[in-house]
Amino acid sequence: MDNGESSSTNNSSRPWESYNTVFTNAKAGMEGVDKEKVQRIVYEMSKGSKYFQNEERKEALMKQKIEHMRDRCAKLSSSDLSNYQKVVDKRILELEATRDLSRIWLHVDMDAFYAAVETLSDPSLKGKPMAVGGLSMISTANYEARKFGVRAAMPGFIARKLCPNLIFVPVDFTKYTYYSDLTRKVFRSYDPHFIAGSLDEAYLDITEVCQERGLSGGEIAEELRSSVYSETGLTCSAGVAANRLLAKVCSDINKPNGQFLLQNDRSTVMTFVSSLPVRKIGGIGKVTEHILKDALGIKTCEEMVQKGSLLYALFSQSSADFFLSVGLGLGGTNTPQVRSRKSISSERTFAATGDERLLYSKLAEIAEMLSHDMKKEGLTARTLTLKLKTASFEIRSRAVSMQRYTCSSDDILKHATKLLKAELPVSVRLIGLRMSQFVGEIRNSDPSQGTITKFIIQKDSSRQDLDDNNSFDLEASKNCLSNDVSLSFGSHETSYAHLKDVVEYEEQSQIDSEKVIPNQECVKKEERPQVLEGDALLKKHKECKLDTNHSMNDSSNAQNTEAVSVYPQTEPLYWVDGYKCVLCGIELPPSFVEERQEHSDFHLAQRLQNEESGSSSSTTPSKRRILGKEKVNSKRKKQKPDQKDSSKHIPIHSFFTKSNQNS
DNA sequence: GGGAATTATACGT
DNA sequence: TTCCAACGTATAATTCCC
Repeated sequence: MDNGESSSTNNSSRPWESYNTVFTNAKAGMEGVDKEKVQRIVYEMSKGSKYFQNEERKEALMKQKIEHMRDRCAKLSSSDLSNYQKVVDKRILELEATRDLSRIWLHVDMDAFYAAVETLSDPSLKGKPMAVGGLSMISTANYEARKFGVRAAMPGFIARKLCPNLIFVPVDFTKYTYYSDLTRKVFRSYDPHFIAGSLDEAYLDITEVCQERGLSGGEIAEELRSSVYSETGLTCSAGVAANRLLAKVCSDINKPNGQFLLQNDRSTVMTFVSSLPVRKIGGIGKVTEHILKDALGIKTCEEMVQKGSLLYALFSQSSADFFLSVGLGLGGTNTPQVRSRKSISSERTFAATGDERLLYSKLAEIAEMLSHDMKKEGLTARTLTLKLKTASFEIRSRAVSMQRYTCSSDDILKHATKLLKAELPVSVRLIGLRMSQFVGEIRNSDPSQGTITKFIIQKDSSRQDLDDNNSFDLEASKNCLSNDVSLSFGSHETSYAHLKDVVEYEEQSQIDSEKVIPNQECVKKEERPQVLEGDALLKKHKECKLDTNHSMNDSSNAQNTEAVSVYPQTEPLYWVDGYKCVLCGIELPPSFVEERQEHSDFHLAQRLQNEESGSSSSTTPSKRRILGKEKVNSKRKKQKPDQKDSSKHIPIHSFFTKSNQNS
């Protein structure tokens, strides 16, 4: 990978300079770190690894995106720009009208939370460089360790290289949850409706406390921090500002054990924002930062307003809206309603393997874990997504929507197995399963597609009684900005007792989307979440068969297909205890006749193949693999292979979408 | 043309 | 010696069906 102009000098003699690792970002506690040394060591440790190669691939894609955006930028005529400028001017007025400087928000962020908790329970760790996590990944590092360049999300083996005396402490969430609860008790006394961002951070609307007690935001912050300390023995940092977005930025300024207050005054806010690097904003990460800087020359928030016309010309409306509002120092000021969760997932990393038996048994484990979690939360869902991280770190996801809502591990595994089967042979290091589209969930129509004139930020809606629900982990970034008025449709309201009936019913009924089921009268059509029918089903069925054969028999000839179909339709002797495959351990209840048949066919074909040619299936990539990166999509993209305008819209964690739908 | 489904990607803790 | 997590949310592009 070369790095264009960002480090055009000396690329060959100092290659690490172009290795843009996230570990060298300016973060709290990283001042005084020999960044070049860190960068060099991280580079040396990573160089040539599969992980590194994947990073290079991703970086190349990003460059391409930036180039494309530059091209588009160059093609904009001055009349285009002046038109977009009109849009910007209008939007600035609209946004400005929503500015609310009447609230005082406080963002609390615990200092090196996990590490601090561990030190609390083992004081001998005090003063020594320590990291919570293992050799593969670190969750948090204490400030002593950060001096060496060690930080969260860094693999442990690199951290140890940077800091040979680093002490590793395994993660213990029970402990962190306990201390998190203690902090939340304190938070609640200042704002009963506080928003928990994660275990270690929260947003509090302290407007009322300030008024009632005649104290300034800064004074309340001092008091809260010392209260947190006396209750837990842990230090935290705080930011006080007119909205959540700014408060979050502020809490980072005097970390650790410090605070920063930004006056609720428009010109103060504008001055603050004017020199603020865009990367400081929650929701703007490495990629967005690069795109903004290298394609548009935007480094500070102020420049987002100055170059607003470019943003509206090149980005989606929701992204441009977000950028512009950031440039104006706007952010969420109301307390959004609690959002119900959208998905639930489980994933595990392991030593990369192509061994199908192993993969299927991993899959079964994960399906079981996921099902367990869903039952614990009383959730049923109908869309299953399989996630694979291949040995080369490429992430793939494959999804199916079932006909019915379920949380049973059998259902999950059954569909997951099919999804996985279609990907074989493949060597993977991670398998994940996610269930989404919960029962009772209202699907979002995309509010960002609305016209520009629709865009008016909702003034604060009356605050809801959130009770303890606010401990539901809302993603921090969303809390920064959105004046969220989205409907909360409590999937949690459904009790498990009620769901159990549904599940049991489902277990007996046909949920297999590949099956042509003549008898669906039991459910009225409009009550059924979209079902594949007729030709679509057949087609899908065929496709799957095709894929199956492919993955099994790539290296051999067509007669394998014969072998599969010739196999007798009776159950072979593969099932132990009536449900467990003796060969791979996969669990399929007797009622899953067709799945069992397929599964048996699979093993048979495998055996035939092995007898014929030794074990070669995993060495011969399937059709999909051969086609390379674009191939997977080729099914969809085949019509317009050159329509690669994907760089037009970069995803921004929109803080707006929900807030602007009604105006 | 709209909505749903599928896939990929970004971001945060 | 070791060789980069787990989980959740969101946006967007594309394709397909109605």
